Amino acid sequence: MPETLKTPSRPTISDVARRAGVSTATVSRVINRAAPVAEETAQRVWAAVDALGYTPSAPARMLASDRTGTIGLVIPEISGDFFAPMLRGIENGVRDLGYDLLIYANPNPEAHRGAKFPYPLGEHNTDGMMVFTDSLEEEEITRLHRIGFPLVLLHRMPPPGLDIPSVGFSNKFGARLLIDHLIEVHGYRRIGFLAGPPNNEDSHWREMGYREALEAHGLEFDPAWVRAGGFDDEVAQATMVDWLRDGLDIQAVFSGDDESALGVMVALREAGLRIPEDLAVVGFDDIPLSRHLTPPLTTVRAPIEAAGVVAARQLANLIHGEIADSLTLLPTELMIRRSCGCHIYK
Amino acid sequence: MPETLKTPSRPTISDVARRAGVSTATVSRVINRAAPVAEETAQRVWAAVDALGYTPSAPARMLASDRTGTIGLVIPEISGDFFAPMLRGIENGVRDLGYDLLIYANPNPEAHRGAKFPYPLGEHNTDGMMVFTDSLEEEEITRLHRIGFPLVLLHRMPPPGLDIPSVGFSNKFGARLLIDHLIEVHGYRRIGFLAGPPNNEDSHWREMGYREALEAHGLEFDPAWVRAGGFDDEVAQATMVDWLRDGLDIQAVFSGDDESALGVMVALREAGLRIPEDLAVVGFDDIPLSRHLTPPLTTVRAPIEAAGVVAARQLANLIHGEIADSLTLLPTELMIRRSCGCHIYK
DNA sequence: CTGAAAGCGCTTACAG
DNA sequence: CTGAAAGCGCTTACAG
Repeated sequence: MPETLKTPSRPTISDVARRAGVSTATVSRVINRAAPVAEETAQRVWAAVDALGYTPSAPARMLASDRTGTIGLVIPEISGDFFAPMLRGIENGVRDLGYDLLIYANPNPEAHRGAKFPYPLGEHNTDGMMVFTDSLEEEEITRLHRIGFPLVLLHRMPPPGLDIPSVGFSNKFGARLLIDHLIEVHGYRRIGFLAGPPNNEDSHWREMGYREALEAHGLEFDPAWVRAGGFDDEVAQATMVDWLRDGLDIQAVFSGDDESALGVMVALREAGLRIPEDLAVVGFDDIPLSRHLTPPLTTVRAPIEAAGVVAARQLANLIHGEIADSLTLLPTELMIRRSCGCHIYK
Repeated sequence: MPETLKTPSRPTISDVARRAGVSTATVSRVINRAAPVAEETAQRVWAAVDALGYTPSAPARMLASDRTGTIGLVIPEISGDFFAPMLRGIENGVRDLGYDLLIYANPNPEAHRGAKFPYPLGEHNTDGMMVFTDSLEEEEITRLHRIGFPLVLLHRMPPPGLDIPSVGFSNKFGARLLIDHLIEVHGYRRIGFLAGPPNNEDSHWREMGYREALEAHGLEFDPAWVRAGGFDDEVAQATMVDWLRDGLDIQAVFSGDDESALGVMVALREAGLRIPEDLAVVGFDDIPLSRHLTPPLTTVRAPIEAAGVVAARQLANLIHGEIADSLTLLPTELMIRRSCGCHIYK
């Protein structure tokens, strides 16, 4: 057995060049198909690549070419049923465009204040970044935008005055359709709303759609009908337990997302109330589980995954110096099932 | 307004050095706290860093220091309730150890056969990689291991003969406890099993635990009692529909994971069967939803997130040249609820 | 405690 | 179609 080498250091482009009897420039051209190379020369290069098991060093490439080939994603945390489809869309979108995906889950954006090199993701290691909701401080978003760094926002608007492309879906329109249905088809007049986390823009627009529908039908809006759902099943469940104790005087509740609707349903069931007879329940997002609930949940289908794909595409445009759309709102769709009171079979 | 610069190119370490009146070596030492530097000098350097808005180029650092500071993760696809907690654990673990996370969702490992530079993740852009189940071809795992590249496997064993650290949890033991409970407490003698995807090792060991329990109690094992659940609610639902049509002659079914148990419950409910009176149902994983089902699902709690953290830690050990454990099996825990036939309130 | 200089492994005008 | 050479922005012995 031969002496063990400390670092069996990887072959470099020079090793390949030497073995193929060409210059490193030629090897580079062959590998990157960056310029015409004689067929016979190219073959010798590939043969050398195979023989040595050569893989180009990414850092060296990045340094020499001034592009990382990497897109960054900042998210607040990895949880909930929203997360998997969104990440799937982003990863597919990014990959199809030839980029790698570097992700950073930033549970506490404020903690980065005043740190020396605040973020693990930025202009130093990516060609552009996607920022989900409020996972990155406005200060940092502004700084990056000012230095001309490509940025796309997901499910949030840019800070005032900055033209940064934003991708989401039509929350307000979807909510409007949903509440219109409750009012027009079922005749409910007292409808509650379970809001998502404070500052969540998806929740904000859903609430706007809800209010708009009430107003359009001349129904009074009672602030007491809006409570915290947190886009979370446990938060929503606790809220409904309280609400029931306080005396629940509504006919239907629009739970801000399907996950919180789940908590609502648990709370109602445990209180011995029937859905939709005693209280109709509707949600938003149409997660896979929703059609399997008892009763199946009436909700709004949100193109979560598609939004991720589109965001990746917009970002690639920006990186390539092309124009990107300031605002992309993907359409949402009403999914009528049983929990609103409809008698749909299957 | 001043002339717009094409590329407002970022400040470099030389710019900082010039402004602070020191050498680039000193700037590097200050920034990396790599060597003692006079307090007064350091202050001048930091002041220059702030004034210029300097952030060190990651590629240049990587090239010069021969480390990327990045850990790679290869997964087959982003879906299911298993995914979010696993990724959360990995991201937290990786981040706490000072690394970035590069992820690659590889839906079709075989497609990479014979490609020139097969994988977007590898020794060229990461210091080490975590490989989940069968997301990477054995050939590639073997190649990476042979060149001494740090690797940790998640929820799978290494290819024969290779000593690559593997992290998972005790599927067999958990399943054994679960089935023992069904037999000893409830007296079921005919128990079915809904297997996960072919080649899924978690599923394999769960099945082994199931069989071991039958055998230990002198119960016959009937191959017809094992059907495909796919770790997927729709697959499991379809399977149960078929099984009911064929004539279901079991008293309890162990659905390979909680997601498939969900499909089982839907199928039974739609067939008008009661759980657990007509058929007991148990699962594995204890996803958040499970305790909210009707009836609440008896299952085995799997430390999915913790396994991710541990895997990151093992990989860091390997990268730092320290020893890593060949096999880490985190403990699982029986969660008795109602779907097995127990009368647990709350 | 500090600096001059080599070197990391590529890409890319420039020249031929 | 091909090569010699500069340069990307850092880190790190080496010397003092």
